[in-house]
Amino acid sequence: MQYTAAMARGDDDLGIVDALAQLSFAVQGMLARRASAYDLSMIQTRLLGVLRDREPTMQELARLLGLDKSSVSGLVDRAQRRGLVQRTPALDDRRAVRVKLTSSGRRIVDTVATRFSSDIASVTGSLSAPDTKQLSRLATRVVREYDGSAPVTDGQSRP
Amino acid sequence: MQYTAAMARGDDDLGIVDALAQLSFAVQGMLARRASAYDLSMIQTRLLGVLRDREPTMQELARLLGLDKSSVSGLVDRAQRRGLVQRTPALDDRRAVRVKLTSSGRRIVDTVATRFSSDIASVTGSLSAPDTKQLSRLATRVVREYDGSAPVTDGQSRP
DNA sequence: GTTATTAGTTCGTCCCGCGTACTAATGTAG
DNA sequence: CTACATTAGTACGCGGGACGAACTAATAAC
Repeated sequence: MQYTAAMARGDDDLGIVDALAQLSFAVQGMLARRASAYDLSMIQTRLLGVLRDREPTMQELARLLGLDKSSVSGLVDRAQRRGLVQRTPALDDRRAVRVKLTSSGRRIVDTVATRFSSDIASVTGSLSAPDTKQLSRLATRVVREYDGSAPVTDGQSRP
Repeated sequence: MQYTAAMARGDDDLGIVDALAQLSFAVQGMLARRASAYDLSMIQTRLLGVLRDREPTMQELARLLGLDKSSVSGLVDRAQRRGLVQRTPALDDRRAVRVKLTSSGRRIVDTVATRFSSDIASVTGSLSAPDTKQLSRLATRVVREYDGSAPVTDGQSRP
């Protein structure tokens, strides 16, 4: 018999493990839902998100997304086929290409980001302003702790 | 130039949107990492997790995971091939099957859950006990708000 | 008792990720 | 300057994963 922790807790608290786990699924679900309005998968959305303020080479993109470079080839292929990104030759290295958003891609990622923000606002709307601030701060501290201890992560996780 | 909100904020606060988004990626990353030790994808892990305290039919499983029933067929096929779950005929309905964990599947999902819990503990370790409690409570409230507002795509009209 | 609905599977199609093998350009000896 | 290694990117095969459409079998509804 387990779940003793849950039984010792009020129903207004899932416990830190389940609360964070379920919250992560909820947040990802909101983002996925907004992206799916444009037929964007999660990884396509992350790609566009990363490109909002960068024009990386395929190599850098692979590192930013935590993927193999061969995976990025196909990913960019499909995004390019849909007119969301474009490849341009790198100026200084004739082997390399730079990937950048098209205007259509930028418009879409901006829209998805805006709608996602309003989802977050909506779902935190029942919290008081100080509570929201507190949640934001605590979440930030956890993220920082994670970034500080986890080796392979990028930093730009959101579209 | 954007990001004015970030500039108006201290560096110890990403803002509620980015904080929750990045937190969700961090949490999912921890879970994915623990699961990958057993060559489990995220969806396979969710499958095992759902089965910890249930023996649903394929139909119910599809609803629980938010997948099409045809997707669940393949998912369970692969899990069964690896000896993680088994199909048993439902007692009351000869069309239906019930899916349950094998002992091997249970052992694995329990281990993954335990390790994931310790990851969460580690990453919230720098928070004081009251702060952790507060984070847990706030996250729970947000999750409840989400569950309460998110329509589960059913759209099925009852005649 | 015929018809409609429901539970599951199968199949074709696409996306996604990896590893391997390949080409082309750049670096590094000597 | 010529070899050789390294780096950037692509191509291809494989398997997992998700969907919708078409199908069988059992149940429910008329």
